[in-house]
Amino acid sequence: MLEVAKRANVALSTVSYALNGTRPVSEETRQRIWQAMSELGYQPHALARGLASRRSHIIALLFPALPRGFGATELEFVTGAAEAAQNRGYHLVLWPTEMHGVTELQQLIRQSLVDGVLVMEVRLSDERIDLLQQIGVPFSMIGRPSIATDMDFVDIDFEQTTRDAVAYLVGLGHRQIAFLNHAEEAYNAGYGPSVRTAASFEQVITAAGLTPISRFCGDTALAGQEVFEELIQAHPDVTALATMNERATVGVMQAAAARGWTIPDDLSVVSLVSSPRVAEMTLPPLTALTPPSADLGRLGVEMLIAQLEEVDHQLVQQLRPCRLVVRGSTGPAPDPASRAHQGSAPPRASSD
Amino acid sequence: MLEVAKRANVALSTVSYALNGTRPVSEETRQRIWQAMSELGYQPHALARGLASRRSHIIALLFPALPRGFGATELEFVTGAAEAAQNRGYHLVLWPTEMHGVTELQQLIRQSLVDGVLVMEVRLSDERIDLLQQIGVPFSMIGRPSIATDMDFVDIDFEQTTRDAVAYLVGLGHRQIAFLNHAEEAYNAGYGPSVRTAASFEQVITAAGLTPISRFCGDTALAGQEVFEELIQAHPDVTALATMNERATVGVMQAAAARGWTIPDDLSVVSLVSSPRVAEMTLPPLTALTPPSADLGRLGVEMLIAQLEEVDHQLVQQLRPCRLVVRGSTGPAPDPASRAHQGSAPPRASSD
DNA sequence: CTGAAAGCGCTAACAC
DNA sequence: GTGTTAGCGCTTTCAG
Repeated sequence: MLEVAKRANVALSTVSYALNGTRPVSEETRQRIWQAMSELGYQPHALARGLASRRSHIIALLFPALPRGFGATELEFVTGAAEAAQNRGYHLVLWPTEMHGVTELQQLIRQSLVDGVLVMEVRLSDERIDLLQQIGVPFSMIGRPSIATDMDFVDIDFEQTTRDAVAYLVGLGHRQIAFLNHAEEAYNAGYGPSVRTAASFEQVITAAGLTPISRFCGDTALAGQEVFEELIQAHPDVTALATMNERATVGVMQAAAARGWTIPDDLSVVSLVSSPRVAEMTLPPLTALTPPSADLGRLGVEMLIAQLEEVDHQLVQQLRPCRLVVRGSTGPAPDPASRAHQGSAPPRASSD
Repeated sequence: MLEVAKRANVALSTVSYALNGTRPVSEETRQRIWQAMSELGYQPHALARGLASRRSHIIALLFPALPRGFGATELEFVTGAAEAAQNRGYHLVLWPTEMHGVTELQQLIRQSLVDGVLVMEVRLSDERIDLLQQIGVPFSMIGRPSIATDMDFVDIDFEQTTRDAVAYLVGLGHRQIAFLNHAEEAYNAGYGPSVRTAASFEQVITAAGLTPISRFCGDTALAGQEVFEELIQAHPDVTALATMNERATVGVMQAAAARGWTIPDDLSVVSLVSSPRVAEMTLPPLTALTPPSADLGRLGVEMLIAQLEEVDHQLVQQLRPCRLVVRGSTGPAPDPASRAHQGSAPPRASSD
């Protein structure tokens, strides 16, 4: 840095000021400094800068090791966040932590490596959030706890998403619509998407004058098959399914095929909060409500940086809708009575 | 840190030595220091430590924004790497860079934030690798360029994987086996998996006394349909397909169904380098060669850290095999003559 | 607007 | 084994 200063005929401190705009520097001087910098291939030393300024320009992305594992949606949060950080001149570190490993998180924070934390997969009641608040580390969230006053977050608008899905199915003439959730454990653990969607479904369906039918289901094809069979036995007149469980959805499709049912002729399926990547893998491809995942990641980072940099930062709380993408898994409601029964009718070719 | 030293009745430096084991410290002293540290909730300041020691304990994961986008496999590299780094006391930063944005990479490196770099999605000829070598930054790779002498890497053993897939299909009686690659652009860009698998396929099939049939195909279902139709017209006796293109594979399955073919009765499909997550989404689920993705990520990080920490580090070059997981998409070779022709036969229910 | 100098919190000589 | 101290490369007062 001294070299740069010499070459530009200015004081060391002037280079510093020019670099981080802490104090006005004449345009001409700035030019000379810039020039000297690029001639020398100079880049400020990130650690030294961070140590002296007490701002590392590093933020952490906190993601728990999920029992369900990560899907395409979560991946896009990460890439979106990484790109946003990059664009804003920040580095993004990945902190994979146990959901309940709060001491671990505390230790990481105490290292003062990061200026702030972006939390993913937030539970309705989340120890990590409590800790962050208590320590006073700047943070923002993708998702939100049940009480989120005075916290920055972006989240999917599950209510709107559910409403859109149901409205779409009702528009196709469906009246008996069932909801297939994640496993009950996830729900009980306060997994936001699961809880919020379930509640919205109940409410939206009731408001439409229909009867809500819901099932929990493990995140496997096998569980999907079993739950679907049980569901159809209990409610034979169901003609449409809204699912929030992609892996189980595959099982549903298998079970439907095994009964000789064709999707979408005999059963419509709409997948909530599904990325195209997944929705396009099935046969027929799934009509889905696609979350703006990369946007959420990007927004999460931008909220956090705003909080770090803006003097008086306003609270940012955003709910983003999913986009309905109609593919081959939905169609007009069939007459349930005319529908083939298990093994009794030959399957028809998919109309996809 | 001074506080810790006082509380443990030792000198400041002793605490430092105890902390990073640079010099022997008596067991008893170490205990006292540890105690004082936890009583005070002390954690060494990462930036200061890095500045003084010239080792940040931060490594970067370099991943390009892919045209194909990221899949489950790539995601697992990332989580595997993040966990490994965490376990070894390192932080992992994400550097999403343009494939050819070498200056960008250079600037990032000049910041001296990271001790080393882990490169993903390495091309056969890769500017990033050239740069890293030239600058002299420690690095390791998941994947490898065509010339990789004296560079650390882990990669999938594509040759073995192809051999296993072909051997499995031949064992089922298939003799006309086609290979469905990624798009020709990816191949021409030197995308390792695409090039290596294609070469291996040719070689393995020829060695088995069979005739290689290969097709490039865009990464979409539609492209899959089209290429499959063309393929079957040109080679009506093909009974098995080895695919390296999951999205196109879905198109193949659609096209097969549209012709009235059943998988696996009329056509076997084996998906190369596919994660279970994806393979289980289709109907029937795909028999696949599953890469040890998380292991690769982990290994990549461990190789890099070994390089950073070991005094005389030995070159590590590992090829890891994929694991064959048989699912519903493969079966004994049919008699092609008996196979239904387009639209002429009723579909049978999947035997899955 | 500029220049000198005191740290940021730690590591790693060096002398004991 | 322990204690003293000079930096690591930058930011940011402070006096000009």
